[in-house]
Amino acid sequence: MPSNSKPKHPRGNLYAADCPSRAVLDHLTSRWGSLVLVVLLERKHRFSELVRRIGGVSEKMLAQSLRALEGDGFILREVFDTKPPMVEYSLTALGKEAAAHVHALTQWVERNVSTVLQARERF
Amino acid sequence: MPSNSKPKHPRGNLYAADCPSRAVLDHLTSRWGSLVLVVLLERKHRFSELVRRIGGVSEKMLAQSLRALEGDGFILREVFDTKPPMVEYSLTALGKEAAAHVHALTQWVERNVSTVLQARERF
DNA sequence: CAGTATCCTCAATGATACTG
DNA sequence: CAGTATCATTGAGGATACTG
Repeated sequence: MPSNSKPKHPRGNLYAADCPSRAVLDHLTSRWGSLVLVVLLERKHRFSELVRRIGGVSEKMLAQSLRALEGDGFILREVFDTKPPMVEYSLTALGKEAAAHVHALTQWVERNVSTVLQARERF
Repeated sequence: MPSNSKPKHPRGNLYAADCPSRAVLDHLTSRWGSLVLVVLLERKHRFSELVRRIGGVSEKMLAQSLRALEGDGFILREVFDTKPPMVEYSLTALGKEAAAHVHALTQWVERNVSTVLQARERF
């Protein structure tokens, strides 16, 4: 029986303008989203911890990035009914996989930034 | 002699708001830049080939993305004085390293997009 | 072919103030 | 603490026309 049936888990195609994989990649590589993923790869963090660790991020943008990543199933949001209130953000299994790739890229950038700056001077 | 000298190639710090590594990461993960890198990992391409392969990109944004990546030393731009004119874009050694990480991420996204879409429905 | 120049629009981002 | 609401800004991005 040759496979003329459709695959159960169709692969995305980032070259297609209308493929939803575009939005997923955008969330993972967004300005603040990528940094959030890398920080959470280390350990779970509270909202205010994330604000302090990620230099320059506003609460608004952080909350927005967190919700996008939570919606995609990359991040777990746990609310504790204490006072003052506490919310902890951590990576799901899916999020850890994605974050590992993002982390590899961010590490590479941090190691090679001076090489890039030298290239810019010659440009 | 303990190292009280400064490192020759200081490491970037993406958590610092003013670190230039932020801009480098932005170029590599930008909407069109990331797709350009992955396409060029396959082989060198002409400008019009890139336009056709990357669905939805405008000439303006493609040119802008290419210049940013060229400026960072990731892409080599070769102009051939023929008629009609021909310009070929390829990855530098540095660009191949960066693109490999981006490619790993894009591949992961394409393979897992359906899982993400299911997570979104539950959200 | 491989772009650049110009105009235009809107969504992303930031600043500030406020709330449960 | 962990956000939301509102307003203001601006830069990304698209459409169109034009050029070497």
